[in-house]
Amino acid sequence: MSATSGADAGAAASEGKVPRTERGRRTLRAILDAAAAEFGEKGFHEGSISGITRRAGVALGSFYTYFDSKDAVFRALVRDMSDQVRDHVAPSLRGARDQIDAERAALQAFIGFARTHKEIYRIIDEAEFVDPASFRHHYASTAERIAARLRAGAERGELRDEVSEIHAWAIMGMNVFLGLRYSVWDEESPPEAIAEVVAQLLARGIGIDR
Amino acid sequence: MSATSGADAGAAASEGKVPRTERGRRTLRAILDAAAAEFGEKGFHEGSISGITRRAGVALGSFYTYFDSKDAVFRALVRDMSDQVRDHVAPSLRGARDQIDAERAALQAFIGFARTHKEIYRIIDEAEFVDPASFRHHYASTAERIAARLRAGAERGELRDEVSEIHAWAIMGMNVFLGLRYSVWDEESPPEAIAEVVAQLLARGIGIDR
Amino acid sequence: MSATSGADAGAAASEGKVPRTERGRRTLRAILDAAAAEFGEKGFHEGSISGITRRAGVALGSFYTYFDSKDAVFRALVRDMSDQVRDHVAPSLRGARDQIDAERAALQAFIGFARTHKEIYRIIDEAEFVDPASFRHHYASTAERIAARLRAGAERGELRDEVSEIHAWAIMGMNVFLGLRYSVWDEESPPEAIAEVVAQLLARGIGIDR
Amino acid sequence: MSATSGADAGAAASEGKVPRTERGRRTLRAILDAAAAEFGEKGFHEGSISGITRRAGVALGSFYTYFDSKDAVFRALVRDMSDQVRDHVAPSLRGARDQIDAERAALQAFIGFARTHKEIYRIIDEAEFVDPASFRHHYASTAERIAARLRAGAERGELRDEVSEIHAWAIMGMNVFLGLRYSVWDEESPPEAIAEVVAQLLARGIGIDR
DNA sequence: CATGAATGAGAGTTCATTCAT
DNA sequence: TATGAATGAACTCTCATTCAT
Repeated sequence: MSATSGADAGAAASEGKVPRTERGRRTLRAILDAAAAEFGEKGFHEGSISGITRRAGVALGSFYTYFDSKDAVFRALVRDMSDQVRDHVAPSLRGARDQIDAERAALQAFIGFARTHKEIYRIIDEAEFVDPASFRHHYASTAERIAARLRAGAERGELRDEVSEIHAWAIMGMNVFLGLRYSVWDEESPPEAIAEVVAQLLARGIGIDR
Repeated sequence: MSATSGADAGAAASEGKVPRTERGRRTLRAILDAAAAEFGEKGFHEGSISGITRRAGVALGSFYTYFDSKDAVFRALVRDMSDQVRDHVAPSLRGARDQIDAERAALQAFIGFARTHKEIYRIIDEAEFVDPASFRHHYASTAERIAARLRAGAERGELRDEVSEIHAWAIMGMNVFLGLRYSVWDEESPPEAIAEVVAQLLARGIGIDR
Repeated sequence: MSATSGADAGAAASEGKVPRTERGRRTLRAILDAAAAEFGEKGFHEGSISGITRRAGVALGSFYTYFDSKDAVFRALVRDMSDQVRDHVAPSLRGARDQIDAERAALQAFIGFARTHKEIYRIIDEAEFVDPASFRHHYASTAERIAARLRAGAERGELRDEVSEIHAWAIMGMNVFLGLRYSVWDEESPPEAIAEVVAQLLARGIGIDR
Repeated sequence: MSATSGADAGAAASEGKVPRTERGRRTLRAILDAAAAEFGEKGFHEGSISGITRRAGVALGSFYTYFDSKDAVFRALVRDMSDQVRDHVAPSLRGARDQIDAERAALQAFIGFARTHKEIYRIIDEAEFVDPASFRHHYASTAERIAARLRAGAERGELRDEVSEIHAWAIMGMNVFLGLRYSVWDEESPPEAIAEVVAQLLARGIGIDR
């Protein structure tokens, strides 16, 4: 997996030192990808710097050329994963017919993303202990994006006026747990079917029939 | 917190060695309570055996009279917390008028529980890494209990026939995240209000109007 | 195995405290036998007091009613084993036709003893580290007994006059290693055959033909 | 003592990780020598890693750069000592006039070796408990070398045809115990005198007069 | 910039011994 | 005399971080 999509490379590196040469950029990239694999597989505490450098094929000491500490690389990773989810879900919202359809598309996109990035659960969850600020930021900003969508939907008359932050957190909770159950635990059901069930629930629950 | 409520004391102790004297039982209890505090505060990896025994007011070595390892006491704790939530929520279901009301009562009870047991999030979440079997069991059995309730509601004609495991996981996800947001992060809103919002959502979403 | 043959019970107990009641004597005996099994199986350092008391079927604390320390029980055991070998070999010397025959009989008896008391090697050998005095005493006194026999044989004109302490140690060395090879490692060859080979060697080597 | 004589350095290092730099090789050497001293003086169980690193003048953690465990360094040491004896005795066999003389030379060389390497007894003996495979290998291979020499002597008509594995073990036993008595316990008698006594015994016992 | 050896604080765990009952 | 819980020193091993080359 390439842990750093263009825009994020800067964010991740900002944790450490910015490489000046092309060779340096390649090494940084290798270390970040290796860190995603290491922490995704073993978790933060069981994962080790030497495990990361071994995967990356560089010397132990080279790690500290790019990151100040084990915490620093983990923080970079958490923000990177968080941004990736956001960026992967965003496009799916564009083509939605209405707000309910947008939520359906968002859940479907998220489940798809989780199926190819199962490590996201371990990494975000462990952030609760290692980097509480990023953990909080991830969920707070995700909920805020959902809430903004709900408000917009209400203004357009597609959703009931009462929609609130509570609904946003409820929807986020559903999405996260359905992703855990139907992406990480097993992939038996198609994402479309799951998203459709939730869309029905929301359509009746907070939608306005026109 | 008393980590060992009646029925669970056996389960917890079964991890370690069963004390033969009253004095031994008091010490085991003290160690379990101290472990809940230590791990709730610092997490599994940052928490230490010596931190536990210091809180419990016993010697370091005494820990090993009751548990074989740091993992063992954590496992005992996870099962204990899991059982506690279940046992705390169960009674609230009894007085419910219908299935929607039952879910409302369950969420309200859960939020109340989480407010006095904030450590439950850290402990259950960290189980994903330390004791995956218990982590899985906790959520699988919780979802199964919800699913059973939904099926019963459908049979009584209170809920739509289409209710499924997906709905159960969606509801569990809502509850967990609303508990995180409105119990652990802050307690500004009354549990009743939150539970009411969700009840409305469910009533329209999967309820049958009579 | 009964580690304490009549006469030795006193010697062993002298390490600890002499029991006053019949019940006490039974407990002491049980602890000594359990210690022989424990140390024979696991060695001194890997063996534990709790292992001994578990085998003996008594409480941990009871051990200290009879012995002051782990070292003390081991010392008692080493002397006990040493005495047992001596006492088991002694009678075999009585019926010997001459001194060469006596050595043959001694080796044969020793190999027989070692086959039923394989733990003797582990216990005596480990005494080198745990109780050097007993270790030294065991071999010094064994060698001295052999040397005395050789001198007597020489005086009776059955052995060459030059027999010395060196011969005694050489014979002891042969016996010990043949016991290791043909009792502990495997028991394929009959003790008589091995003893006969050595007897031949000695007959020619230090015997006087008459 | 230099624990790693040319050919053995590889064998010893194969237990741990092979150093890539000259500095690393020096440190490994220092640790091995320190381990020989520590274990020779205190035995395996009483000896400690920190004792080894203190003697070697390196940090505690550096030990684990070269060996995986306390057991591993001990195993390396046992094989190293075993090889050293073999390599020290071998040259003395070359100049022997006949097979009896070869055994005399071997014993003399061994006693000489033991006087400058008294720790060999403690290390080999303790291997019985810590590294049984190496213990067995040491004595089995030593006995086999002696047996091969005896067979060769018999074929050359210098020894009786009946020489066998039993004789080999008998000779090894003599050598080991004479080394213990006249090298480790005290050095009063010259090695030549002791070896001569045994040579006489063997000459009459298994030699053929020409 | 890269390398890999060196460091040492800190953790979990063991168990002989003591002690209260 | 018997019991078993309590004690705490001591040990092995880990690994993030530093540093010399």
